[in-house]
Amino acid sequence: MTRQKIEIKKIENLTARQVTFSKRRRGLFKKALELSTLCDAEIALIVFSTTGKLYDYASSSTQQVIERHNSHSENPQKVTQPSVDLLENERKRYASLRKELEKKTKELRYIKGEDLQELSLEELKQLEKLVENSFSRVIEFKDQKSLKEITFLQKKGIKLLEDNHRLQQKTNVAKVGDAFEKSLIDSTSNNNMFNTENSAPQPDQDHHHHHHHHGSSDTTLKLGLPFPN
Amino acid sequence: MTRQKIEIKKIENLTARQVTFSKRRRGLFKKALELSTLCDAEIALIVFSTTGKLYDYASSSTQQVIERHNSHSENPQKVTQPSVDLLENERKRYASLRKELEKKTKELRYIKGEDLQELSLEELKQLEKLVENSFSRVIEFKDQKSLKEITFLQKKGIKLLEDNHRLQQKTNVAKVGDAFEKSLIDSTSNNNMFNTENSAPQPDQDHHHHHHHHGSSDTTLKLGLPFPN
DNA sequence: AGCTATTCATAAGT
DNA sequence: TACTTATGAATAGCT
Repeated sequence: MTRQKIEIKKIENLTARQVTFSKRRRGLFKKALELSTLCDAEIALIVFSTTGKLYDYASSSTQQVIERHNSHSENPQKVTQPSVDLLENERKRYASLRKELEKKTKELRYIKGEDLQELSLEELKQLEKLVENSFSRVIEFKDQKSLKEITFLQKKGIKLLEDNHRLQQKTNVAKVGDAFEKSLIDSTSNNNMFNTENSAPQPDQDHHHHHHHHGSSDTTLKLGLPFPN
Repeated sequence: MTRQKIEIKKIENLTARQVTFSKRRRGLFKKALELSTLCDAEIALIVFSTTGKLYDYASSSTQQVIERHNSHSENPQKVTQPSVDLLENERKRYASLRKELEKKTKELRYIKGEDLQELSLEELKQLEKLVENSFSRVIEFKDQKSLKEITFLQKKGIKLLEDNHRLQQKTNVAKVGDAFEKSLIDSTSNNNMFNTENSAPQPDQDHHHHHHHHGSSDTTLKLGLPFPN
């Protein structure tokens, strides 16, 4: 049942969020009532759900508490009035955007293998295909890129080698050059001595030797730069 | 210590009341914060102590929530005009949401194996791990679910078989019963003749039936769309 | 909507 | 006012 203390951050699962909202809202209002009763305090509590529904409580009247609040903190009632329509419009734009965002968030969760209990078997199969497809694309692309970079480094190595040769002949410093040449020929790939800037990623030596067991907790959830959470 | 559940009525002892006020006020504000965070709700909480001191909390700004409250509950006489600040605020919220949406969209594209040329080799490797992990999770979950449904159908089949036996003995109609039993034994899975109620999940082989799920209703309905690939 | 195992809040005491 | 602790209350995860 209550197996774990939950982290206080937005609940992504819609139904879970609605359930929690309902439960905790009741709890909160109860606590507010108790405080005002026990300690004779004047309290107003206003809650809007994500769906825009209003819940409020006030020990006296909400309006009264609000007025008291306004006069307490000097609050010059703004008389400037951008039309209500304008504001409404802004809110609608916001709402629709949020809907879109929630859809994407949900999709992202599914595709990362979360909230799967919400899906039917048929949907799971679709999802499997999708993810499998992604997986092969990523692997293929990565391998291509690996190859490209290796080739690039090799060419660069050869060029440096030639330059070095020319330099040797000019300056007539043969010994050092020979040593350098030898090291390049012996190992072309795991030698990063020409990788002066670390802007060039390392070639991948062991393509498929780092497979994970599934269920391993979410080290994978946080991708570094490209996906800043 | 907490030996008795206290009665909810005004605490007459002044110091006890003050102590309780202090403790419970903190608790109440904490709960309000948690609710707004967990459930993405907009909350304003205003508390005046008996001594007249003001404490307030609001997930956005108190004024904003109050204005929203005023416009929600028809209160035309007292309607505070939507302030310029409010509109400004709304626009900022929109902008930040949009930013978030763009980020998620990008992440989704990467994870689906699109726009990969934008990523470095290192990032591609991270992505590969992530997707691989997702893949295993989806597969594992799907297989679990498959197994569950199969087991469920088998049990149901057995139960019906037993019922049928009893029925046979009562009605003494042996021939039809035998035939039925035989068909059940021969094929337990692709036979849906005992699926009298459509409350039973279908086995895998049945590709084009419409499924049903327990908790979440409509997220799954449009799943075809989010994974259009 | 219920039901518990847990976590959390807090009354009373120091 | 702050800390402690035993106890009651709230609630997360399941059905």
